[in-house]
Amino acid sequence: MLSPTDLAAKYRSNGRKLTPQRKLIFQLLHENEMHPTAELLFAEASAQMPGISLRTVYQTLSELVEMGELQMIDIGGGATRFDPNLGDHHHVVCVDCGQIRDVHVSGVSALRPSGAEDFVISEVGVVFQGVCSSCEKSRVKTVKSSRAKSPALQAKSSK
Amino acid sequence: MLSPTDLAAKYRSNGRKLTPQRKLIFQLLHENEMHPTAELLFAEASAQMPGISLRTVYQTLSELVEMGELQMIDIGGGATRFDPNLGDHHHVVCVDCGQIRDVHVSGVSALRPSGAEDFVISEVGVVFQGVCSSCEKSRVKTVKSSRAKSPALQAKSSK
DNA sequence: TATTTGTTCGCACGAATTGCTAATTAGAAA
DNA sequence: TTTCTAATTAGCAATTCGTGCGAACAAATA
Ligand SMILES: [Mn+2]
Ligand SMILES: [Mn+2]
Ligand SMILES: [Zn+2]
Ligand SMILES: [Zn+2]
Repeated sequence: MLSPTDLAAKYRSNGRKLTPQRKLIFQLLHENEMHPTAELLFAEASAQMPGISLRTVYQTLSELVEMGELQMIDIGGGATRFDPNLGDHHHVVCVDCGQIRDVHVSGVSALRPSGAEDFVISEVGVVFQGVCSSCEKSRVKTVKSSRAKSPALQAKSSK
Repeated sequence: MLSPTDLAAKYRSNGRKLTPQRKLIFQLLHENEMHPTAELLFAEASAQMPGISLRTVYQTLSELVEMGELQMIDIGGGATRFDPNLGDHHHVVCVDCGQIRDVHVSGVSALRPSGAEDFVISEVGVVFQGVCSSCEKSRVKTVKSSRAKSPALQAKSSK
């Protein structure tokens, strides 16, 4: 994670300014391991900076992605999730509660796709799908629902 | 791919009816290797069955997913793509034109995620990102655009 | 101080998908 | 074959997740 000084430098080198809003959002991103959505970050930011605009949150996130300081994660049909972890890692998703967790996987760079010989590959992502232990428990009683309804692994768990 | 009879049986066994709309959409899905979107399928279906509703296309696709006859692919921020190929395979995505192609990858089942010990994993997906040969060519001249603008790998290439 | 450049924020707009329901239809039963 | 009815379709409203735009602000520069 960039230090405040380095963050300022990064912004400057991109012809941009490090504003209070940007500083806050960057900080919130790095305090959060949950791969938050823009809305979630907006809620958190609003608590510390009443009046901040959702538009600004979206804007700031896009900029960070553009500057290579943030990763977008598009899994499932819900809102885009953001990941400040730029290191080499992958993800597990709970199909029940939508939680996304970082995982490390060795051997990924050795994977060779046959059928894409004419592509210049730049990145490889691995996504594991499953059920987290927490959801596994509360699944025992739900045996009767034969037609499971997990259409879009919502990120909005408690609401 | 299910035969017409088997498809009818599948629907029946799910307490559902095989309507002309469903039959057509299923057929179109299996004629298309491009991992089409709902809108694309709607356009194709409309050509053969004027008046068919986009709502019905969405509905039918959801049902097929629920019945396990269709896969949803959520890559990038655009529309959901659908994949009738239920076999063991993965995908390459061209970050430029958004095309998605099937690839086979060996060794995937051997991948072990560290950090997800409390998950019961049910599926593993690998996505390769890159540039297809076609896009690679038409990229030569576009050197001046330092700030590339590939925000959401559009599925709508020619329109 | 005056000017230029970059930022925030509210609001309208857009794309993708779902909710609702009246009218229609497939297909089992008679 | 006709009847009957649960299932289905179609269409339009509503939702969700963002983006485009421009006026008001703020910071840097001259
Ligand atoms: Mn991550
Ligand atoms: Mn496929
Ligand atoms: Zn869970
Ligand atoms: Zn391409």
